Amino acid sequence: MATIKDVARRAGVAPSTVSYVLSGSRKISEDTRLAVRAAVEELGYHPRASARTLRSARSHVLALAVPRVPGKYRGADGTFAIDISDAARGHGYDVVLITDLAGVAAMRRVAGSGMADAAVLMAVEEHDARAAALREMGFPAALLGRSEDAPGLPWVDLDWEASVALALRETVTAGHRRIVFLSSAEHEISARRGYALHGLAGARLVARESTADLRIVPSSGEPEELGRALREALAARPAPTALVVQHLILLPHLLDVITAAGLRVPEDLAVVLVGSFPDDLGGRPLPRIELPVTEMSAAVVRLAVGAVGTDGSVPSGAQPPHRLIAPRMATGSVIRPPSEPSS
Amino acid sequence: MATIKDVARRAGVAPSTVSYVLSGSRKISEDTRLAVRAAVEELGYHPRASARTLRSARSHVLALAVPRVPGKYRGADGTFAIDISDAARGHGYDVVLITDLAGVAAMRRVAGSGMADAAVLMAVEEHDARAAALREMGFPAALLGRSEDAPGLPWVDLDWEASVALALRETVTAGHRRIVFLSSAEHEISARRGYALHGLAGARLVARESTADLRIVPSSGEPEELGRALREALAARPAPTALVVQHLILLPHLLDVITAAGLRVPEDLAVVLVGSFPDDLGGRPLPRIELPVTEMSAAVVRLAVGAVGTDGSVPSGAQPPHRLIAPRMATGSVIRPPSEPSS
DNA sequence: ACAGAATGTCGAATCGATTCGACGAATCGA
DNA sequence: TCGATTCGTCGAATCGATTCGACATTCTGT
Repeated sequence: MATIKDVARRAGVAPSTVSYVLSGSRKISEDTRLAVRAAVEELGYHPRASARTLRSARSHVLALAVPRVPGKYRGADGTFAIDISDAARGHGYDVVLITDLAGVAAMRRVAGSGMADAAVLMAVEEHDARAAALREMGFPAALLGRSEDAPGLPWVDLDWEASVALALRETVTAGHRRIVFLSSAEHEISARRGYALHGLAGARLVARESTADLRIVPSSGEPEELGRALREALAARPAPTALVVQHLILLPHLLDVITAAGLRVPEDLAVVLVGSFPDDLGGRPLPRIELPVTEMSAAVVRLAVGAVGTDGSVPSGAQPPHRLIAPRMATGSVIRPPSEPSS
Repeated sequence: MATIKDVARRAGVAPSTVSYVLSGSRKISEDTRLAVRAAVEELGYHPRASARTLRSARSHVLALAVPRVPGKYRGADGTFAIDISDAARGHGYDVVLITDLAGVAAMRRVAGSGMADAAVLMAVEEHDARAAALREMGFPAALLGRSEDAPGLPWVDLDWEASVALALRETVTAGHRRIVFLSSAEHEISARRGYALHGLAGARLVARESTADLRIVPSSGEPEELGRALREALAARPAPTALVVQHLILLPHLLDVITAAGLRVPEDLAVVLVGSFPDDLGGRPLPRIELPVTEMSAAVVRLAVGAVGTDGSVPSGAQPPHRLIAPRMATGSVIRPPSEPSS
C-alpha cells in the first residue's frame, strides 16, 4: 500500500509538497504538480483516512442513529439511510450506522472515539435521551424530526400539521362531507412522537374550520384492534365516503379490512395517504402527501455538516437552524369525489 | 478530550502502561490496574479511533455495499443493513454505508483509504464488477448472495432452489393439484441474478418430480404487465387453486389483481410466499418461507470478519468458506387445502 | 547470601498525513 | 549591482495509541 512518502520519492519531492499538491493549500509550480499527480496515478495512491483524521481531527464521517423499536421496522427508514448517505457523500462525508439499542452509550462511544464528526438522529422522540446526551457532551448533531426536549439542536421535519390539514382540505374540496381520519398509533401519541402530535393538531384544525363531518380515529398498532376501529368508523350512517390515513405501517391490513367490508377503493371509499412514499403499495396509485425523503435527507445532512467544528449548541434563547418542510400532494394524486351526492 | 497521556498522568504511570491495562496484552499488577481504571472512569476516556487505526492497521469497520437499482428500493435491504450492523457490533466492528452508484470506484476508495477492514456486498449479481475489483485488489470481502463471477470470495445465501421446492411441495402436500408459480421478474432472470435462477430451478425440479399441474409464470417488473400475466394464469380452466410467489416487490398489487378477479385469499386461492418477512404485508398471515435476515446477516459478518487480515482470496481450486442456508416455513404457516376436491 | 529467573513498568520508535516556519533561488525596483 | 520581495519547496513537529526491548524489583532455589 503506497504512502505519501512513496509518492514523494517517486516524484522527487518532499512529502509535504505532495500534501500541498493534493490539498491545494499552497502554491505549487506546474511542473511539480504534474510530477506529483503522475506519481499518485502510477502508484494508485489514496491518503490513509486514519492518518488524515488523526492529524486534522476531522473524520469526515457522520454517525447515523437508526431508530430501533425492537421487533418493528419501518420501510421508510432504509430509504432515509440511503438518501442520507448519498447526501453525505456529496459533502465529502461517509456514514456509519449506529444501531445499538442502548442509544446513549452508543452516542458516548461515537463522541468519545472521534469516529464521527457529527451525528444524525432519526425518529427523534420527545424525551430523547440520545439527543440530550449529545447536547451535554457538546457533540454536533442534527435531528430528523423535532425534539422539544433538545432545544438548541438543529432539526428537519415535514410539517405534519400542514400535511394532514392539506390532505383533509383537498378531500373536502373534492366534495367529501363525511371523512374519517386515521391518526398515528395510540402508543405513538402517548409517547408524544412529534409526527403523531402534529398530525393530530392538523386534523383538529380542519375539524374546526370546516363544515364537513370529520371523525378522528386514533388507531392501534395491533392489526385486530385497528380493523375493529376502522370497521366501526365505516359502519356509521350516513356512511363516510373518504378515509385519510397517517398511520401507514399497517396499511395493507387496512385495505384488507375495507375490502372485507365490501367497499371498493376508490369507488365506494376514497383513501388518501399522508406521509407515504411511492413504493409503499407496490405502485398502487392512491392519492397521497409524499414523504419527501430525499429533500429531508439533504437538509438534515446539510445541518449536520454545518454543525461540524462547533460545540453543537446555539446561544441560549436563539433558534437553532432548522427546516420545516411544506407538504405537497404527490404528482398524479387525484381524490375521487363521492359517488352519490352527499348532501 | 482526554488522551492516553492524561490518563497516564492522572494514574501516575506511563502511557504504555495504560495501553496494556486497556488491551490486557501484558500482565499488570492489581494496584496499577485499579488506578488506571479509575483514571479512565474519572476522565471519561475513550481511545481515539484514528490513532488506534493508524498504529494497528485495523479500523474495526466493515464497509457495507448497499444495492442501488436507481429509483427502486427493496424493503428488505434496510432490515439487512440493521441486522448486519448489529452482528458487526457483536464482533467489535462498526458498519459504514457505501451507497455510491459507481460501485467499483467506491470499492477502490474504501480499499485505498483503509477506512474499512473488509467489505460486505449485498445483492451480488453474476457479473459483479465490485466483487471482481475487490478480488483484484486483494481486499477482504464477503458476499450476500452467490456470484459465479467472483470465485474465491466467501458468500452466504438462502438456498432458493430448496426454498421454492419446499414451498411447492408443501402446497402439493396440502392437496393442491393446479398450482401457479410466479417467479422473479424477467429482468432479474435475464440479469442472471442468483436468487432468480435458483428459484426457477427449484420450480422446474418439482415440476418434474410431481404429478401436480405446475405452471411457471415469469413475472414482469411492471405492475400492469404483472397483472395481465397473473389474470391470464388464473383464467386457465380448470382453475388453479394455489399461487406460489417468489416475486415480492409488487405483492400488494398482486393481491389487488386477485381480489379484482373476484377471488378470495385463501378460500378460493391459496397464496404462499417465498423469501418474505413478517412485516411485508402489515401482519397479514400468509403461509411463507421466511427470509432469514438475521441468520444471513450474522453469517456474512462472521465471514467478513474472518477474512480480515487475509488477502481476501483462497488457494485457487479450493472452495471459499460459504454458507447455504436451508429454508424453513415461517411458524404458523398453514396452507389451506383447495375448497373443492381437485381430481 | 547470592546468581538467576520472573514480574511489572517504562521509554522510545512507529504508523501516515498535515502544516508551520525557514530557507534558497528567482524577480523586482532603484 | 545590490537589497528587498516573492515564490516554491523542504524539514521537522505533531496528532494519539501500540508495542518492543530494556530496566528495576522481587522472588526462587541452593
